[in-house]
Amino acid sequence: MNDAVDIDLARLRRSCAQCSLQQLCLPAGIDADELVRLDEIVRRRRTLARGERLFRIGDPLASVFVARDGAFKTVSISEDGEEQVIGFHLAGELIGLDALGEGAHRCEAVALETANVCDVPLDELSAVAAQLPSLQQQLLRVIGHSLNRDHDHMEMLVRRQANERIALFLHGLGERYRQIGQSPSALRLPMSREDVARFLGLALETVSRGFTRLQEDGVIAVHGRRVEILDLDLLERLAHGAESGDPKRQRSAS
Amino acid sequence: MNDAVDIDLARLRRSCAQCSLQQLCLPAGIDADELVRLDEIVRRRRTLARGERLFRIGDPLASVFVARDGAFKTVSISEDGEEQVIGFHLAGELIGLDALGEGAHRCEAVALETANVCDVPLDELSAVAAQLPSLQQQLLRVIGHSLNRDHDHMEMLVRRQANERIALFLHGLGERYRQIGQSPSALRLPMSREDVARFLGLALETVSRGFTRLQEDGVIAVHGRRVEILDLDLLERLAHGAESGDPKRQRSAS
DNA sequence: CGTTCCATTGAATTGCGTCAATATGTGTGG
DNA sequence: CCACACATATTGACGCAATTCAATGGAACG
Repeated sequence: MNDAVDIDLARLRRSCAQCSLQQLCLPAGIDADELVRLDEIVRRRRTLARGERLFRIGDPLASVFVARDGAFKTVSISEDGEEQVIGFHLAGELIGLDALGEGAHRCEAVALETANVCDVPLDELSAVAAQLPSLQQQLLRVIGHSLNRDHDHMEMLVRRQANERIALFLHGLGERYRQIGQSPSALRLPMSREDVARFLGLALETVSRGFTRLQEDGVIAVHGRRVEILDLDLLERLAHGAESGDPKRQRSAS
Repeated sequence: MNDAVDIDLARLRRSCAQCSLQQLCLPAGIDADELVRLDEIVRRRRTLARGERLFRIGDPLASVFVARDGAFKTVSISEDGEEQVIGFHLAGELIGLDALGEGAHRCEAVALETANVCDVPLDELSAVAAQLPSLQQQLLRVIGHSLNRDHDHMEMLVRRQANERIALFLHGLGERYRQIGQSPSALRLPMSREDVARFLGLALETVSRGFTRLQEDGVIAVHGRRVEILDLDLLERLAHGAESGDPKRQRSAS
């Protein structure tokens, strides 16, 4: 008898208005009735299992995606068949912008764990954005954040020592978890050491050794993919080039 | 007496409709009367001398810029004061997107030689784009190209040998020059070896040695900042991981 | 309880960074 | 036009950080 009610409830629960990511995702800064219009085009939502692909290299650009939960990696394949990890995508982050330039994807997006995504048809999004300046602005802002993450990534890769990159990686990941309301210090890494290595431009053994070293210095505690940040201050200093030769750092903030 | 005519001519010559970059820049795919509207907001054009900055870190985002000629680098400054070269920008390429995320620039844009730029106020651009779907689409495409260049850059930095990166860099630069109608093989590098090094994540001595090596192998001819690509095929193969131990490569395309 | 995948640890090699000297080029003023 | 100084580029020698190869350890799965 209350089928209709059930459907409405289910529908509502999955709407942008109810989404925990509202303030991070496209709806940010949009008022209630505008939200309805955005919500109408964000109908399709998909669940992906670990290892499933959201899109593949060469797929034409149809939609951009927003991770609701779970995590993705985007990888490009070099001519010798090696995977390069271009980026990791957590909840609230846009996926699929790599096809904006040519209209076809240059990367594949792989779910690192069970994940939900919103599928946002790009042409409809553009149409609505054209009528809602605040949405257009927010779209550019979200694209900008994606650009910023790429730049952070490049800065990691350019002339930083292995241990610095690893510290920077863990610290940045913690920050991103904080933003989506999860613990910034008790991390469960959704990606393998190999993924981390291919992201940081290191050999996987080097990543492993880096984790061990950080643990020995009391900065983090590692249990497989569970990483706890014990000394955020020190982690930050290591990320910014301080050499760790001694568990007790003398140069405190004066 | 013909002052008015002179001004109109000068004005016209600098308009988007007359610009040699038309098909690469924002106007691509826009029809004539739409072009007029775009042209109206792209009034300010600036000339910068070598070393001048288009914007600095922290500057609020007001405009995006398009290089008309000349070249720029965008650099970020790490906490220890070192410059990181985030990207190089040739004619037709958008500069200033780094501020989209936070509304303030994270990089500085430095002219590598005397350069002209179009200054496009972003709020006016958004307003016009909202009314011209083709312009909005083109804006996204140009942003996408910028993203693609960043990804190419990252792929250079991740687990590639020094010589590979250098070959890839030269090859990519040639391609970009080709796109703007210049010779793809007779290059005059607008940037110093140090800039190249900070872009590729190498020591400047390593870059120098790489150039020398490529010259010894007959791939390029180097005269200071003049670089001529002699064997494009081989350069490409070196860029994709082929080891150069011998000037004569035996493994040809079967 | 075994099999498979993933992570850690060790030992040997090497590519690249660092330091240092020299060479080449570029712009300035005499 | 040359001489000078200064910036930029090349080349050499050496050491070390990170890769590679290889083996072991541990967790997750059926």
